[in-house]
Amino acid sequence: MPGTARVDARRNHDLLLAAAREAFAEHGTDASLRDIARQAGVGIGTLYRHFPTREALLEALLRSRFDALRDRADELSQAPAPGEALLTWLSELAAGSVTYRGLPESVMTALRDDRSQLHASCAAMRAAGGRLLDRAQAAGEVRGDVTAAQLLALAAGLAWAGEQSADPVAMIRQLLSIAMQGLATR
Amino acid sequence: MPGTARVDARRNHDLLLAAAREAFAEHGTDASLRDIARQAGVGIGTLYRHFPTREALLEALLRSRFDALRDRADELSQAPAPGEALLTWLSELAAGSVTYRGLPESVMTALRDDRSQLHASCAAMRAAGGRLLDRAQAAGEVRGDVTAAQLLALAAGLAWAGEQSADPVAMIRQLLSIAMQGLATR
DNA sequence: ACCTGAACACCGTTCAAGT
DNA sequence: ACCTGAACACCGTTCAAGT
Repeated sequence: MPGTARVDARRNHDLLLAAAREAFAEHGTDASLRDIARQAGVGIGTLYRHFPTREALLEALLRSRFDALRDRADELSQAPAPGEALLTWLSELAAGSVTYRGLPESVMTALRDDRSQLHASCAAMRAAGGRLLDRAQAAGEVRGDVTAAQLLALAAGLAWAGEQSADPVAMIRQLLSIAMQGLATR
Repeated sequence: MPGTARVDARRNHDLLLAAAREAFAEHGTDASLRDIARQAGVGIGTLYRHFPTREALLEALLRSRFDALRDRADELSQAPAPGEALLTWLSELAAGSVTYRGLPESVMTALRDDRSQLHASCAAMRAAGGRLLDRAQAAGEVRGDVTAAQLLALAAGLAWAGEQSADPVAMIRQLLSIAMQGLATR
């Protein structure tokens, strides 16, 4: 809503987003909302007025990235090798999950709850991943008994395991390698 | 410490364990400690006197199960088919993770922090799993580039993904099937 | 229309006072 | 030796009062 509201409201909105980005990066997606309001120099009530839930805050920060991942999946559906395209997409999905600790859990929760402000963009992302999966299955490169929901759960699980590890990037890379071999048709 | 302390202390110890078991089962491993003390009919200070940390409480509830999983791994190292033995063990490991929501995270945290009261039994379990893994790798049935730490992270990640899902048992079964194929030598 | 912060109902954790 | 609960420093969330 740029330009539509009072200038002070718009300013607070932006200050809150900047503070939230920093807090989520430092403390994960369950960072203190009070802290975020404090960092933004704004009353706690103002935070709730702009962002009624934690998910609304996450949505504002992440919607563009999730949308980009959806577009990326659609773009990769044109790629020559469907199996490799799926691997590429999964890698990008898992890589993005490391920005905020707890993000895989937020995504899985949002997918389960269609009232979550994060639901729409996550579901659109899952659907796009599903089309990529369908194509790889149709080409006979990926096991036929895997659903889009399972694919997302798998990616989230590996990303979560990365979070728990000393070297998240290395762990995710290795687990992804195992998962991809597991998804392939024998 | 049965028989060693005052009878009232021993009684409180047992009441606390029973309350904790129920609370963890209902609300996950991050259930309210105050609630547990309340349910046990005991002051919050008494809970802290018997169990100085949440991990101490988990350890008391889970040590025997983790020890059993360690023994099970050693037993399975005698099985004829090393690859299948590993699959069996991983299944049992993952199945046990569903008792308390949050348990995979508690295990991964305990493995990372050697001051955790849960560390010893988890590390012993991981080591036993590692021996099972070594044998499967030596038999040429499992990829050589996988470590025991990665194996545990993988199992925990799949169990976590199960927790996030509508039907945890079905999800874990499917993800485990993918993971096992991914671990196999081509 | 928007902002503020006190208020409420919770936490985890410690520790002085009791038996 | 053990138990208790008030006390402290935090939460998330709501809402009456202000501008």
